[in-house]
Amino acid sequence: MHSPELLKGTLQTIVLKVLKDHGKMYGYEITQRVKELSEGRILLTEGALYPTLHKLEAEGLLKTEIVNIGKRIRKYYLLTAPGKVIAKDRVSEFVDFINTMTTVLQVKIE
Amino acid sequence: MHSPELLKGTLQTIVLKVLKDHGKMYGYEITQRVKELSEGRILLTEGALYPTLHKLEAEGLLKTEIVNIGKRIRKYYLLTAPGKVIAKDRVSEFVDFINTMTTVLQVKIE
DNA sequence: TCTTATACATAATACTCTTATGTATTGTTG
DNA sequence: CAACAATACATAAGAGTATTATGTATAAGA
Repeated sequence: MHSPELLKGTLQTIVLKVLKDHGKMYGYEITQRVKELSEGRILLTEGALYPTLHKLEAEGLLKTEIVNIGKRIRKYYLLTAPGKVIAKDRVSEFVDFINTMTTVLQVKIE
Repeated sequence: MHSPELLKGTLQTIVLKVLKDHGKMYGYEITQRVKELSEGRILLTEGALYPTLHKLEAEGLLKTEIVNIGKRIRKYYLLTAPGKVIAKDRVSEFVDFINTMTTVLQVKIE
């Protein structure tokens, strides 16, 4: 796991992009997918994830579908049309940021 | 300028690396150098920079040399021996973070 | 049966940065 | 030469984002 400070500001981007690539997902599933994709390096905490999902939903970037699995509730999140646009923008913005940072830090990626 | 949230957690890394590459520098000079290197995309604010410099100094990663330029004070910052080690570590950590993020976000840099 | 994993959620706290403010000197331009 | 911009330091209030702690509850495995 990296210094968790670096993750700040990237959580929304991660959530939006993972939903874009994997479609309908629920909170816990997102934490597991990100853990898997990052080979255990990014562990999303629930205290950060759920408020972020609620915020993105309130902004109209995500919508939800509630499903009952036995007696347990499962809340699926999907990108809305504006959400898809923003997802793309956020990823572009992140790539730009990385390009700027690699110049400033004089490092080469890959 | 990017979304400033992305910058969070990277300020110490930027300061340490710029000092490593350019040697003795004073606060205002650091803001200008970073602005130049990033082609105006990263604008360090004084409210963030000075507390960071003071903190790094308190941690023993930086030391200072005060010079009088006419009637104006100029405070130069330099890396200490531990500071050089940490500078390297922070940059490595950042590169690792980028590699992880590019995998999670499925993007290619450059 | 006990522990772990699944699955949601909120609250207190910590950390980092922005914005606003303050002080003062030096250089530039109309 | 007066006014403004740039240089140069610094702190404080506030905002934003995440961590840690806590709470509730079901399902699966040893």
